[in-house]
Amino acid sequence: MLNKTYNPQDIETKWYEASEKAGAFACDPSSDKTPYTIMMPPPNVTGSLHMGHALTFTLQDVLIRYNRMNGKDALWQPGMDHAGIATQMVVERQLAAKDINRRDLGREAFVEKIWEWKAESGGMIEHQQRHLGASADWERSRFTMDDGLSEAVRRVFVKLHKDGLIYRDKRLVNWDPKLLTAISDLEVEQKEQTGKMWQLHYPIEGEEGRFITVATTRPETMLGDMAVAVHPEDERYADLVGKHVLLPLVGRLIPIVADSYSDPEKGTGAVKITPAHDFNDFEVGKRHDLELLNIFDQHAALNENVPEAYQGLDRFVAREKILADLEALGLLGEITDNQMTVPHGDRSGVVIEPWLMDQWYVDAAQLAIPAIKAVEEGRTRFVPERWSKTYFEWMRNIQPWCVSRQLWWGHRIPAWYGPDGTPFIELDEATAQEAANAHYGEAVSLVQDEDVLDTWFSSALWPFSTIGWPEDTAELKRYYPGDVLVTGFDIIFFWVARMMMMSMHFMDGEVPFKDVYIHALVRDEKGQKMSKSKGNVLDPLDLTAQYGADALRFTLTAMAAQGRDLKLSINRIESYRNFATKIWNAARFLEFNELSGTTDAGFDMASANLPVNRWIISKLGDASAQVSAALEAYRFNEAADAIYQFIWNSYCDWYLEFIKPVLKDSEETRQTAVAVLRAALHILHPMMPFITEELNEKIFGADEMLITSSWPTIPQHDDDSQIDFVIDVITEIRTMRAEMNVPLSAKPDLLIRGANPAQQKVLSDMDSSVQKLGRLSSVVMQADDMPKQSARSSLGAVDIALPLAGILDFEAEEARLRKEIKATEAEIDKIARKLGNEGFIAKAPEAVVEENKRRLAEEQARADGLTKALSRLQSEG
RNA sequence: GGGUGGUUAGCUCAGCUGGGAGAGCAACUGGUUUACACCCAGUAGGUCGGGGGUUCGAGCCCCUCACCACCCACCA
Repeated sequence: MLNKTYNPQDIETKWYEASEKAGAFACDPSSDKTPYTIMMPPPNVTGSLHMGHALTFTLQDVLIRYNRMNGKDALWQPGMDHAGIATQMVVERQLAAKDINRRDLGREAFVEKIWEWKAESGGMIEHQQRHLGASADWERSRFTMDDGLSEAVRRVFVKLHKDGLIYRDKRLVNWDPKLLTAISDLEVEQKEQTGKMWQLHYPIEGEEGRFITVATTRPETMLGDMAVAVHPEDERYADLVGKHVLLPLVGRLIPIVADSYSDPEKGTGAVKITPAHDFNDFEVGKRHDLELLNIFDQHAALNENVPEAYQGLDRFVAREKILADLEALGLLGEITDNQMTVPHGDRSGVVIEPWLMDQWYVDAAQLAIPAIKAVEEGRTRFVPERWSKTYFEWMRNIQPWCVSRQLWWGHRIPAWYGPDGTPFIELDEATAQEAANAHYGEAVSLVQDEDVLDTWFSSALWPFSTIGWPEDTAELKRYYPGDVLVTGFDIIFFWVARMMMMSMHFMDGEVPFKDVYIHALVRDEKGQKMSKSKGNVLDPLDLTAQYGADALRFTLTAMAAQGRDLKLSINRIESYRNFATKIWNAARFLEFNELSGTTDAGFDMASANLPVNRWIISKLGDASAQVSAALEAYRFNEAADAIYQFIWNSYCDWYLEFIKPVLKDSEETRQTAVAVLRAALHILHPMMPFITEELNEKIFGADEMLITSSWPTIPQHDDDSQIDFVIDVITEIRTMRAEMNVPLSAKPDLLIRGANPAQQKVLSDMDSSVQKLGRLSSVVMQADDMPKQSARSSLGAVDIALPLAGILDFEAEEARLRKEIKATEAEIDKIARKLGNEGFIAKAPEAVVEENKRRLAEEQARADGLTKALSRLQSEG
């Protein structure tokens, strides 16, 4: 016997383990089925499951399970990302607690520590994914730093270098002075701040008492100034161009140059140029051949290139001292508040400094060309389509990608330097050594590049590196390209774009995935980002513990339509938990009626004759088709709605209620009740894997798990004749009702659950089938003999029963009917009151006729309009 | 500065190519009748942000205004 309510905790683990043990998660490269591939975005090895993960993995799992059931050989390729900076920080923090610094430890020992940490604590997220029901092929799980993937990374690096698409360059980078590494543009977060803008007066050389005034938000950079720029057409400064200023505090003579970068409208129209510490100034410096003077060390403290008084000072300390010193000299001008955005490291949170150094760059603009084309040509399709605009926007303006990081955790750059600094980029040290020896004509000692690669470099290879590349494996042939990539819009640039670029280059121009489904990000119910500091984090595992994984999964699926933000609320989850309970109880109902264990093996739904059975089967067919269509179009919410409404409204509210009186006697009905619910469990399974497995076994005694079973085939009934019949009957009923002066609102529950004998009589006449409904007039006659109240109820029920019997879309028909009735009721009431009567009067039919005439006229007008439009179109050709 | 999305019931949101406005929750009324109160039956609630246009017909297309988000770039 089933318990009274569904208790998810009792069964989830059991079914998950059973499915995995049965090998249901594994793909089968030797199978002759069509492959279906989803590359799971690898979560960070440091990660733990948050709501965003829960959403993305649920949607992927729904697709995987659905396709698996539809005869595909499904590969959901899981794995984890080594997450360079994030992981290094975690381990550093742990060591710091023991008062150990990574530098004391040394590189090798530190990296060893990280591997140890990974072995112990890394990958917690996989367990959490399992709780959620993720049916990934865990046996094939990959790690971005495992041997195979590391090999792929080296290959790619070397090849890109040989192709001239990776190069070393001395440029300004975004330097994170806390993490002591360069970061890419994407890892810089612009933060809105109120800062100050200071005006500085620079004395003009040879013109005693004359100054040029510049404005800056970073006064400390003035120590690195190499020029002052004014606009070539700015008359205020025309006579100064070519002259020099004496840089205060430093005493360096620097030129005043004309450059259109300077905007006469902004500030004072004169701008200080610090080529080594500002991206724009760097460009100006190039044009005017200015020296690049680096004034910071790696911690962004001032270095030996500044006057001794400032050396070693932190940039912000130096700022104050410089301002004070300038003020003392009378060279400090106006100070104003200034609204500005300041670049911060997205990991460290500190202010980023543009810093001049050698780094490795990927020529992204070149790689982007085929990647853009692939999307333009629709070989890869974004869903929703508008995200392709975002993709194009970025790809068409893409900057060189700085891929080197001054970290220890990551893929070491395969570059070795000879004694004179010549780099040898090869797959391994031995090959580099050979190349170097050949180059120098003698054996030399090489030093490997200290840096590692950006984490995203290795994840960019994910679509092919995980299935064997660079080896030409069977998996690579079979599962590449993937069918769909499912991810959030926040990593379109970081990841999607880069996978596109790398895949196009290394997979002979074949796209990595056919579709990219971009889903929302999960927010709390107020639309706030979930964060620990706000205390609004909903932990998916807490929720699965409380409401069940199925309820959480279904909630996320049903809410997946939302544009950018998915505002998750508890009461939504509750309502889908209730849905699980509802199904549970429908199953209990079958059990009570001794239908549990009944198999439908010998029962063919197509053979059903009773209208009520034909009707529910037809509704089931609709639901199945809707779910399929919706999932294939990534309209997850529609899939969830369709099966929800079928089970709750059609099956539970109507069908089960309606068959109660006949269930004992009608074997066909018993079989149908079972067959339909079983099929519904199949359809629901991708969204609610656990409860469906449990009921499939407990109630239906199925041997085969749903996860390995096939999507149900529902017979289609040809029902046109029935529809005509029903329409006739409905018309008749309406007339009779009016003749009998009964109120028109329906209370079907009174009848269906019928209490009094007269009602039960009506029901028993009706329930057995459409043939009996043919004796409609007798039913109505009986109703006529009943007390008023009963008659009303009976008629209400008949209204509902008829379309049911006719396998019509009775809900829509019913809604229409009720609306119509309501309108006429008001009309009738009015007349009744005029005549001094209570309730309804015999004139009702006329009112109904009038109303119908009016509606007919409306319809006619509409039809005329259509005809008119049509003929106009025709005449226009 | 460039771009994207949003504005539909009290709340959170669906509404796919233009053809009689929907769901969940909340509210209200009635109901424990042999699956389910995590329930059933029913009711109420909308100038689809404002204005203009196209069309026989607009929540949907075009123009415009307002407000709210987000992304990118930059800021002397």
